[in-house]
Amino acid sequence: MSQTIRILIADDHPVIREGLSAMLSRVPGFEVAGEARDGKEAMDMALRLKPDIVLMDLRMPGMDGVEAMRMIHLQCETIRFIILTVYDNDEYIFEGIRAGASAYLLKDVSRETLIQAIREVYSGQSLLHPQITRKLLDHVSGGAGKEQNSLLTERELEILQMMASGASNKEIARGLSISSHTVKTHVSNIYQKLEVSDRAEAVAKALREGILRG
Amino acid sequence: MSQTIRILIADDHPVIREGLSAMLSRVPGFEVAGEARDGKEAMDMALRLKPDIVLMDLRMPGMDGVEAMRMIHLQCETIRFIILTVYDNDEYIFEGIRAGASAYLLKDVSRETLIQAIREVYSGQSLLHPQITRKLLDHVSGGAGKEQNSLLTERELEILQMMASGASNKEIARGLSISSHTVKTHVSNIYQKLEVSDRAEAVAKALREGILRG
DNA sequence: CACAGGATCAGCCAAATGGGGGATACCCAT
DNA sequence: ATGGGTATCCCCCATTTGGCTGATCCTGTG
Repeated sequence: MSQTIRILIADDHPVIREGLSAMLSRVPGFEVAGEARDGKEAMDMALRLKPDIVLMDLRMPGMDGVEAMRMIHLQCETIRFIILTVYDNDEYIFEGIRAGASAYLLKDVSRETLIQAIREVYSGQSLLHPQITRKLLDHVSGGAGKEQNSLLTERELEILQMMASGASNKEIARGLSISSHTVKTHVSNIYQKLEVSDRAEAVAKALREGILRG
Repeated sequence: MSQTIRILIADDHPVIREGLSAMLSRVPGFEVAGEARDGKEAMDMALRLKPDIVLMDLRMPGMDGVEAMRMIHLQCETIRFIILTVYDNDEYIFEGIRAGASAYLLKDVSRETLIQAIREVYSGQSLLHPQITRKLLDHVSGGAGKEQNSLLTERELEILQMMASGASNKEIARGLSISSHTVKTHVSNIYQKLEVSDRAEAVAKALREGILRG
């Protein structure tokens, strides 16, 4: 119990990274084993340094947090993950949890909560941010009879992004060298998955939920 | 020169706030005078504690950073502001600079840069994040012959917001008790001001630039 | 192998959109 | 008071969109 908890911080924002580092390294019993700036670096460092806990941001350049967690988890099952991010959309949450995160915290948690969370995860527990817990419950109960939580496909994302740039179906078709019928099909599927009914709302939802890069 | 620089941190994210605090308070010659969670608190604390520098996040619940800076600046001209944010859109930049910020940094700056920036602002200099500097130059040169930076009107914002919720022109008209012809006119004006040509792109641009609350 | 899911294509049709005109009324500032 | 900006209203019309139904091909997985 009185063993030192070794922590790896993975976040692409230097300020947050170093801030966390400064904050956590002052906590008795905590040791910051390293700081990674992206998913790739997080993976390399995790496997090399074997920290007890990885504090992982989800959205990072190159390999993202979820991908990094999957890779690390494949090669080392003892490392536990705490997702610490500003994104609270469903896609990320379920992906993160499926990828093996032990905790999902939003960046509005207090210092105390974070420290407590690290201790709990270290001792084998799991925990979710209150907001996240509710989303999970909502999803489990409401999502039983329904479907989705399934991401948009690559193609759909591609098309959604072009929609956000003001492209018409015809323009998208030309751009992707497919027929505009196909584009319409994809667009309709996007609407279904996002539960919206026109492109403006689709783009708005995608941007707000972080599905599309802001 | 060897005087202590007193800093007030204003950011709505506890982790960032306390991370910055932990980080900066370890720097010799720096002292964290306080931490504010929103614009209102920042204003109160700034006027009470009279820090040398306020590290200010822009997007905060309630009173935002720009508003807070304006209020503080009105009552105390000696306090200098460093905007430290993740938003790099034009609206924010110019608003922030107009409100009297001495520096505009994005959260991907390194610890060293931030510390250096604080020192420079303390000694009376101003500085901008490299990305921001370019935006400014682009704007000054490109914006000479053109116009805009003038926001949308209240009415237009209202309508834009409804568009983002998937409302059709007819629905907007019903919602605002005006004719759909009028809505069309407003929508067209929005397109002109935002330099876009359909609602999806308008919504995307508005969200990305922070014109619409994300 | 069979089946699910993704990507592709097709036709039909009502509804909405966006651009082109132009118009009135109000308020505020020069 | 003349003008600019805002909000409101109107017509016309081509283009686009979105919903519906249905189909083929490929790939991965049980």
